[in-house]
Amino acid sequence: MARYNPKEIEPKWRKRWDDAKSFLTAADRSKPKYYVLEMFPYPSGRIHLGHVRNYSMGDVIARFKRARGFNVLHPMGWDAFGLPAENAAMQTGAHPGTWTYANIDHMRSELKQIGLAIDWSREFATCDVGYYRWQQKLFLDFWKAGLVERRESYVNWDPVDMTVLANEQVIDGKGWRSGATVERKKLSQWFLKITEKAEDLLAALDDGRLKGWPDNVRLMQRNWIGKSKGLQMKFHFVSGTSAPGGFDAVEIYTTRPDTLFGASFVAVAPDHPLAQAAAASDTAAASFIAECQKTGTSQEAIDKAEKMGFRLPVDARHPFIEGRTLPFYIANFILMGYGTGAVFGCPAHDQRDLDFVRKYGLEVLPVVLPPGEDAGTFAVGDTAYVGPGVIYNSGFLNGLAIDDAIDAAIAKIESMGAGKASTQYRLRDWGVSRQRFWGCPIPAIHCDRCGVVPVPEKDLPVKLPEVDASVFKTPGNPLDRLPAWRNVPCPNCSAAARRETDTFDTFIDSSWYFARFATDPAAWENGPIDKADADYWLPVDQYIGGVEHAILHLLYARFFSRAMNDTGHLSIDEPFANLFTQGMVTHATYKDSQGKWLLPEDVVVEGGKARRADNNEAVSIGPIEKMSKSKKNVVSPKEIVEKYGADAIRWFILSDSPPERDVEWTDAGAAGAWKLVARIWETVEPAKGALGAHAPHPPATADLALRRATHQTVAAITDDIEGFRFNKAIARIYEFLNALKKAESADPWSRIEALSALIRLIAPFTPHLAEECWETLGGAGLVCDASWPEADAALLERDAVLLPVQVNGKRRGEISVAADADPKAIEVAALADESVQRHLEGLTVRKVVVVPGRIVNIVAG
RNA sequence: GCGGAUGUGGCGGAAUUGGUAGACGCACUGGAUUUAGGUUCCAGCGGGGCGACCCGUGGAGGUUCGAGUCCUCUCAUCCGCACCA
Repeated sequence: MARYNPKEIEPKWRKRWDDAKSFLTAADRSKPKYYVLEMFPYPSGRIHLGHVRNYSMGDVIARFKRARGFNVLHPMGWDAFGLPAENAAMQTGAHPGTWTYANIDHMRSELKQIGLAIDWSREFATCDVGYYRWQQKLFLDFWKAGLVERRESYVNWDPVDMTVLANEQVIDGKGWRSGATVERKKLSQWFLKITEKAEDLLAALDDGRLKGWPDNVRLMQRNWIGKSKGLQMKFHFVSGTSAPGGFDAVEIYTTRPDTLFGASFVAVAPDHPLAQAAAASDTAAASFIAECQKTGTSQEAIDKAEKMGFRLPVDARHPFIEGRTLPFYIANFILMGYGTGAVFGCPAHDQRDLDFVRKYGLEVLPVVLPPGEDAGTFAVGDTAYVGPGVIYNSGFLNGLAIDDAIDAAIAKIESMGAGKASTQYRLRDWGVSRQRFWGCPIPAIHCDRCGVVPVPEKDLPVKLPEVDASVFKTPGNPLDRLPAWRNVPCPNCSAAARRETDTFDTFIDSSWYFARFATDPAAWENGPIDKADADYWLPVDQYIGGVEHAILHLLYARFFSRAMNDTGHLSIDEPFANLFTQGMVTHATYKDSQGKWLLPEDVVVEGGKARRADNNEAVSIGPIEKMSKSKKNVVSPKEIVEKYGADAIRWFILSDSPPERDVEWTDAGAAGAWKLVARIWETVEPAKGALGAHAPHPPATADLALRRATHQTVAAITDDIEGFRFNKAIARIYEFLNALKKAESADPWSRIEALSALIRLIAPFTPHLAEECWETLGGAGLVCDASWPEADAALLERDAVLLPVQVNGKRRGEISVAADADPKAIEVAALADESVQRHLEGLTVRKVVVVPGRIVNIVAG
């Protein structure tokens, strides 16, 4: 028998698929459609195993759905704008575009080696002018529809490099290149008004529109949107004290008006107009605010910063308690972007307020009494009490539960005319301006006379200029320094004007690519999306990607769909009907005696010990972590394909862990997958040509046990693939192979039926092997065009079952009964079992629980 | 800080969703075959005990005839946080 050689066989089948145009999307709209999409990759340079896992899963689904008679769309493209290309330009002097397209070419060839059933005719990169020109058009349409706004917002500013930094470029509050302390700086920027869609984005999470999404992702989105009902109200300042800027009151927002009687202070954000007014006349206040600006712009940095406040010489009047006054602060943990940028602090029931108050020595008055606590002795230490309870120390609110007290407090404030109920969202508008070169230019022009003017549609696209790579040596955005590109006449008045030099956040690029894929490439010149095509293909039936995108990318894409619907480009609101979030690929880490990270390929592991491959020096094995360049625990898919073949890598990456969980890559596992490939080949090969002469109906001598195994396997694997349980589907293939081995003496008809099913069952996982087996067995055409095997329901039923029998919950025996035996008969059989009787000696049977088809439990004492 | 997840043999995991814990694979042990093998095949493989049996799903309680699965508390690890993609 010829040894199975993937090096020759795999490229042969990939060429056959290409020649037969097997995976071009069919124009045939009579079949039900199925759109399967994996999150497209960033062209970083090489395919990694995370990609292989992601695209293998999508490919299993795509091939499975094809076999089940669907018209499948399974495209691929490149999320190609972004910071790494500019970093590469700075380091190597190559133009970001040169670097990006070279990476794409390399990665495309690597991806093709995996044998994916992808329609490559629809491939594009987001940095193609042919793509981003239509993104500019979409933006102009959104602008017309009132979904675009310009306003001021903060960026991370490196004062030495004089450049804006991404959060990723801020390390421990310092710029990654200069090492200078990063500051917050206000810039005028472009925003998309995602908050206008907050209510619908939230509602769709629960009204069944996203029932195909995992619960945890829906929950994360719900928390991110963060709808809260509360009270917006004014705290008036004590007359006689002079508030900065002549303010006589400050408007605060709270979700806990039930704790108003426990208020200890009132505070505003450093960017609040009142704080700004104070800074204008008070240098100490100004320097405090400047100090606050040194915190980074990330949420984590702001939350973790030490609570600090600046006392202004003003007091606020308590709304309910005559004569009580509250000190007034500027505080660094109040966010201008949420609510009104001002709060009252109730330290007993809010941890941030408590931390603040402990620092400045203010009063802590509990007003919510936890169940079981005594009003006279309950006190709050270093942990605020945020649980349920009864309101006390609170005048007219005393005795109410929290929810009732919230309603009562709001009603009272409203009747006093001091405020009103108000709903707030944590979600902020989407800032889309980036001060970078390698992104989609924002189609706007700044004119001194006309203000900000949209680029007329006839002048699209606004192309990125051709530049010499040397411009990237200077920090900052090169677009600012290219007068020939930047200086243009105003489209309105023809006066000298300037192009917008900010480019779009790359999240915009990935917010509509799924709709572009749905458009036939023949229509790509006509507009961003062909409506008829989109109406047929969208929504995406199955979207697959990493859970790290659970919030931002998915939320932005959901917003974009709504905006495209508003502007007539799409008919849908929700782009992704079903979502699957896959786990990461991990690997052990290795360090040499000097503490340097080592690549797995440079390490030999034997008997749990590791040594260097070159000089046998001992190597320490570190924890298993997500594959990353910094820890060098990366394995190149290319080398594994060369060693074991694409089918083996696909098989192993899907076999070892549930798809939503992390999977650890091990060479032993890959080698095991390779053995499986060879084993299937050796199982099928002896039956060469047999399928051609296979009779349509089973003979009288057919082996019932083997036929049952075949049909049960078909039913189970079909179910497992539908439910994304690829690891279980693969385990069942192994079980089936074991059953086939045991049934070596079964009649030829039943064996050929089994082999024919086996080949079609493995085809989504190991497509090259399946084709080779299919051809050898004498199957008609390509197996990628063959239909999925059907399970015969009559062969799925069992006639007798083994039932475990428990005495007092412990397994003591086993009985064999007919599958349809009645509970009485089962009870009699169970009590008659010899081992059961031994354990019942000296006991009285009190109760017998019979679960038909499951178990019998005898309760005795 | 806020939000989300995960803990079962030496390892990855399975358990018909409250019903025989450890399917299947990897690793390991013993045996057989082979010119050699990092080949293939057979057997074994949670811990303890000669054995009948006993213990066992991160930890502590609870509900139930019955708990890996449900409830309460707790510990550990991982991921995301709006300018990384």
